[in-house]
Amino acid sequence: MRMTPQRKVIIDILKGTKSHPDALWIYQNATKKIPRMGLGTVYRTLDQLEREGEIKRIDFKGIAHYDANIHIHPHLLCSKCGKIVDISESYDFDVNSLDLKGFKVESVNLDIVGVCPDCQSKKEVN
Amino acid sequence: MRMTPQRKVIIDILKGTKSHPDALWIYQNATKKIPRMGLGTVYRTLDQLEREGEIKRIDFKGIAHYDANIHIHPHLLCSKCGKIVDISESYDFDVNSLDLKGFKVESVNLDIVGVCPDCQSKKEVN
DNA sequence: CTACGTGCAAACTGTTTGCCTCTTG
DNA sequence: CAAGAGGCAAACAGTTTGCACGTAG
Repeated sequence: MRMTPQRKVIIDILKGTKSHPDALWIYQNATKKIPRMGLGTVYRTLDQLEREGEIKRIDFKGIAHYDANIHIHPHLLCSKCGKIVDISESYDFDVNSLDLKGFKVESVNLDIVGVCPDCQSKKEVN
Repeated sequence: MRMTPQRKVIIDILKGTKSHPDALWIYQNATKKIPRMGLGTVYRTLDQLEREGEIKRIDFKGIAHYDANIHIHPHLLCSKCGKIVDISESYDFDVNSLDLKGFKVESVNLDIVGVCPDCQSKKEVN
């Protein structure tokens, strides 16, 4: 696939953030650089990047989030606000010690779901 | 919440399968027992059960799947067909050895994404 | 000229919601 | 008769897609 300005902007945005943005957020930021860019382009590009293994997709609460950091690391997911935070330490877990039932492994995700500090303080809200 | 027939059927279906069904599949099976049951009821009930901690929700490829087995175990997810398979062995991973950044942990998911044997054989399809 | 990426808007799919009815205590 | 659970259909949100256009090789 060609490296178009749109594609470059999307990659730059993803590499430049530690939040794990969804398509809408990426779109809103991308249009600051390329105002006429379409949301469909964002989805198409993210899809391609994921299939090429350039980025990782994280499904949470029905929304797809994307992470340019494909090196294995756990995520903290807030069940209240949907926020996703990295745990930078990698973990060594030998997947091959498990019975993989013939699956050809592509990636391993360790997701820790809980309530983030922010949502813990604003109790009873939400 | 009251134990209504609808709720019972949904719980029974979930406890009686090892597939990790989505709402539609549950709905289709539930209506075999209660023909006039509505899809909204399925969603509402699954939502409540999840919030009560009775079942676990697995988001994959934009679809919510549910698992009545809430005891910690890894999942194999097929990136081609979306199938979810249990790995029955539990894993002991001490989450507290990680920097949890103030999150109050609710659950830990180890998801192994890959290609299942079925999809490996029918290559180039999909 | 050809191939392909894009903008745009319409279509789709999974999920949620409002409202009224029915049931239960 | 009050409170809550369900049926139904409309509404929603996120995502995908078809098509016409533009641009690079």
